[in-house]
Amino acid sequence: MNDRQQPLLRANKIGTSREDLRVHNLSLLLNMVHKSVVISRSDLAAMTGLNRSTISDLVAELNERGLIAEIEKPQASGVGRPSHLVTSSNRVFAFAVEISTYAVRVAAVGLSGNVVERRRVVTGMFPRPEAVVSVIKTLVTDIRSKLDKNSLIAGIGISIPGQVNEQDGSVRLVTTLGWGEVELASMVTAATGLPVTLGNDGTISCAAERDFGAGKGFSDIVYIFGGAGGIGGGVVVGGEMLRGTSGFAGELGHMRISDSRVEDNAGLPGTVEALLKREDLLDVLRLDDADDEELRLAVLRSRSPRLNKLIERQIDILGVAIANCVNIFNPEVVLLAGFLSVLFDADDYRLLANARAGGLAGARERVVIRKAELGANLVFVGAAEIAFAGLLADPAGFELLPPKKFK
Amino acid sequence: MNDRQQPLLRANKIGTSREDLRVHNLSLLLNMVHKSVVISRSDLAAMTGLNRSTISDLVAELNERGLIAEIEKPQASGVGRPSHLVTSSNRVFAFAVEISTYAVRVAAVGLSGNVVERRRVVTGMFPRPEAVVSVIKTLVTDIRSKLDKNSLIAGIGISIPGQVNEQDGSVRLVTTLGWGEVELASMVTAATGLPVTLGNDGTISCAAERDFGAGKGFSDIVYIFGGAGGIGGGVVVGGEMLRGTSGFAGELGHMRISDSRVEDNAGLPGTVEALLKREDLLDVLRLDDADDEELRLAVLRSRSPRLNKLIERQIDILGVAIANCVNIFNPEVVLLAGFLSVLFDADDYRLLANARAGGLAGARERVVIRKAELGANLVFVGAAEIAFAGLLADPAGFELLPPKKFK
DNA sequence: ATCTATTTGTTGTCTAGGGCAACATAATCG
DNA sequence: CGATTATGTTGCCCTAGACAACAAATAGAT
Repeated sequence: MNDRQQPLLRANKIGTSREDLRVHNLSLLLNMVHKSVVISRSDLAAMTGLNRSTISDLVAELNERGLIAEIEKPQASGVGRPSHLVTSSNRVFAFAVEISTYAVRVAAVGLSGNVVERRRVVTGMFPRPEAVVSVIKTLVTDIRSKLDKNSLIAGIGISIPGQVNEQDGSVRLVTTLGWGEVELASMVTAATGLPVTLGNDGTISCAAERDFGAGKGFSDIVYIFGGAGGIGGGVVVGGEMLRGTSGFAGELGHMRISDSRVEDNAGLPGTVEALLKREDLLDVLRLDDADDEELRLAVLRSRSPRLNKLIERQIDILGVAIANCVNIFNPEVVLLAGFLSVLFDADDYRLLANARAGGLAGARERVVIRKAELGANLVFVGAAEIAFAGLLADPAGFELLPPKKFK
Repeated sequence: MNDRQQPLLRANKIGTSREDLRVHNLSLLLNMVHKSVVISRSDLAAMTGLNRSTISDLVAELNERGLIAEIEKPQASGVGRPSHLVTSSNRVFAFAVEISTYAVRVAAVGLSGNVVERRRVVTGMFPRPEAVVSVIKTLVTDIRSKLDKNSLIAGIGISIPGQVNEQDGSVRLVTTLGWGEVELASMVTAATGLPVTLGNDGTISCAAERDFGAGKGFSDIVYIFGGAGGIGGGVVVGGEMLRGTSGFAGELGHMRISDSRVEDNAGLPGTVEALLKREDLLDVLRLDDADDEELRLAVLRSRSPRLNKLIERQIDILGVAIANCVNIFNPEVVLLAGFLSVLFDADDYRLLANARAGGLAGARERVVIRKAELGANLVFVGAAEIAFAGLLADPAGFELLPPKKFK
């Protein structure tokens, strides 16, 4: 292996030729429109530094390709000719798939982040991959037939509650599903004829928060999620998702922070996930099942001594996890999602104090710790985001497909 | 605060205009030449995808600016006209400064990574910042007078064994020096008239390993360093150093992994640094002082039961730290430096087994764990690297200074 | 209502910079 | 020594963004 060429070859992807420049600028604009939902042309010019005429040209090209739309009524703010407003096209969709412990959910998500046509099928525990693919095929086909025939499909993004090799589109290990190595992307592509992108649920949710939720405007984010299946995470570094070599990065829940022998879902002892369990809260509250909002209410209402003690213990653990992340990543903001946001509400003072105590002087000073924002649609938006990624990166070269299948 | 504009404004720095394209390509080539030390024009063309004629043009511009040199005797490899070899200029230097517990070291480092004119002054424990600045001034001035008068100076890069705010060039906290908040960059600039860049020692060493050492060719690296002053680290994500919001990122030594109450140098309990001390090895070996090579020899020779036990304990701790990093970053390679490389030599089998045991299936599979390569000059090379950063990013716009001071 | 100042969109022209083809050059190979 | 091959060089082309002039659409002043 020529280890001299390796890292340098990667560099040229940034764009060396004039055509790359065009691609880059189209991508830049489409991303801005996408994330802002609506934005004026003059704002686009100001933010990119590009000339008005160039913006006109680029916007026209994106418009021709059906990726954006210009709103008729111009913006009436301040002196001067009002600027045209640009918005994401309402014709472009991606299918977002969430595979969770015992159900598969599918939705169509528009380029502007609007979620339409939600479907859900209960698969039962430990479904076979083939069964899941079949469900996905059915739901996608169904939704596809409901979409306007002028629509354009970017592809399918699938959220996996486990380890995913993003490069080859294979699932590596999902303990909660009982899956080992599964070539899921190619299976779903074969079934639907659409390009498929897989992503870890933590990474996906984090991306959604970054683009449309509590992480908007930040470029260095640590996202920690607590669900029934364990503790997941995602990290944004310099605006980009932390992926690692194969896409396994960001497993904050499996960070070992204690000498405890208690094991997490992956069999690792003393990790955040091993020590911080949603079930423990449910047990103390004598709840069989509850979503996060019910859990939040129950916690805020009850406050029995046993609960208080548990919450203190959980907050202390979460505090250590946050402090470690702060020392390692020096982020602008730490977002807490799922039942971790319940802990935040239960005693934010103790949580912040704890997180600060373990952080180094420099890094802990400016970091903001807050709850995540996006609720039920979070995973859909994030999953669509990874399906849109190719389109957003190269608006001119990415091929969109019609809603009905040809062949 | 307009949180909509924030992240988007950052995006345009990547390069939107045609001039940015030129800057980008010049930077790309200079970086390639810099890291390869010598490289042929045809390789440059192949790796960047740029046309031969464009490479000619760009190389000519870099040559005119005195940043590179073309080697006369052409490369005689294979059929066809031999390609011109390009190398970094031997006229361009940066001053590398290492501030450590009781000494200051300064060297001039060439753009090709050659270290010349080393100097060292013992400052004693807990020197005042003003004293250190004075030493730096003296040494830099001295070296400056020794350099060829055709030389060009890029600036000063300073390695700090503590927390550094890279954005404003201030030191935040260095417990081993007894420093709190120090505006070091501006002080040294005032004393020398040269632009100054500060960096954390772990980050700097990691950058050096990435560019010229054991990390060459990898784009996702975790670097862990063990020294007398504690455990430091650095992380490379997608070829770029992990910096965080203010440059505090990468403090792997202060990651808490145990319930232990033992505190590290920053007063944090149960961290890697708290549990993994070089002194402990020295104590067991009854050594007062030893550099890493002496330590390595002593460890490999002795193997007393007490030492074995200590090493096992240390390896177990290091294994947890590595596993955590693997789960969080999914790197291609983990580099161990300082006395941690001694642990690797003492029992690499146990270390690898330990690191694997704590890693998740996907991430741990392909990761390589190895010793760092660069020795005595490591910090110099890395410190020079941060001084060269501006030049490498914008070869045409960065102003180089003559060796002698004018005024 | 009308005029002015201000901001934005549009149009045509300019230009920088990378691509390309043709040719020159310098090596290896038969 | 010619054929082949890879590379450097030269001149021309083309694309994409900059720029200037003008048109359009608003707010505010009179």
